Amino acid sequence: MEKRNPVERIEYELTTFIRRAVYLDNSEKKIGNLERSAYLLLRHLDEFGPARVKELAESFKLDISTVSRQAAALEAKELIIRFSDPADGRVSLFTVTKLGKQKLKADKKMRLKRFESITSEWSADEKQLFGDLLIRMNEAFFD
Amino acid sequence: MEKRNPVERIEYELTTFIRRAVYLDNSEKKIGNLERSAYLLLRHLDEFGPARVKELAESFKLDISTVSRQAAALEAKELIIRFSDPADGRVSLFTVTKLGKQKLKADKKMRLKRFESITSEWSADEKQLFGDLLIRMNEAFFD
DNA sequence: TATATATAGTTGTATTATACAACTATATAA
DNA sequence: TTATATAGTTGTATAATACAACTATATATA
Repeated sequence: MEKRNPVERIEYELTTFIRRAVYLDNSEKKIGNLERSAYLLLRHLDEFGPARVKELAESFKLDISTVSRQAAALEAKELIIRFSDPADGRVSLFTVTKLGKQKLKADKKMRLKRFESITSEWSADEKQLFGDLLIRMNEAFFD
Repeated sequence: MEKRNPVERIEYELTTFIRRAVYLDNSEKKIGNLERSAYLLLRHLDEFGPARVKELAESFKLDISTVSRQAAALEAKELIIRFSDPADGRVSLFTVTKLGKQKLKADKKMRLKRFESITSEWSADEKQLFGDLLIRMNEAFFD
């Protein structure tokens, strides 16, 4: 690995990261109690406010049928609630319930704790720069 | 997003990255021609030399039955070949074929090109540091 | 040496996440 | 008023995966 050029290393490490992160999300060692899909969905609603299925699907790059089922599952667990868009009868809007907020908060806390521990030896500058670069990478990667 | 602390941003961006990278890998816009699993398997054999199913499974954090099928599929496509371990008749070892090396090389090239383009505006230092931090993160994340 | 146990890998089966297609309900355009 | 477009749901197929049962081989033990 030492001989790689920087971009090769980035590619290598990110590919490895994805494989293992997906594993971790499905293993008993996963962070928190929510499925990754549930976590992302709740987080989106919590951050951006009520959203419809289509909007969520676009954000996650999933088919709306998939998100429709994910949302239905969260609704059944009473983590989100559905209400009709007064301006358009076809649209279902979802919002996070009190319970959903609790669960999200708890999971986020655990995830942050893990990331705090991972980066505990990093300098403030390193953390800052890493975050910046991730944002840039995400923007450039998906357009 | 601007209000987040650095670690929160790292958690946020990495979570987002995984979701979208998984999508990209399955979409028609994916990089290269190999499945992600095939790419990783070929890459491992190419880097570390002949390996058995168990070793690959441990490296990828997959069940050996899963890797056994992945390897069988690559064998059928003649990208890898199987040979018996002379020292242990139970063990199948795999190695990359000439064709496999070609395909791997072609895919790696495309992936690197993409990552080159993503990081084209980054300074050499930034690339270097990003790679270093990813390595550190991967090590700390999965032990 | 003969038998019991452990290991490597394969194959059968169930589950889950996903996409696509068919469908329903509603909205908009002609 | 009818045709078309859109939002979402539900049916169905596929693919990736884990776990369990099994086969073949190796190692340990009586």
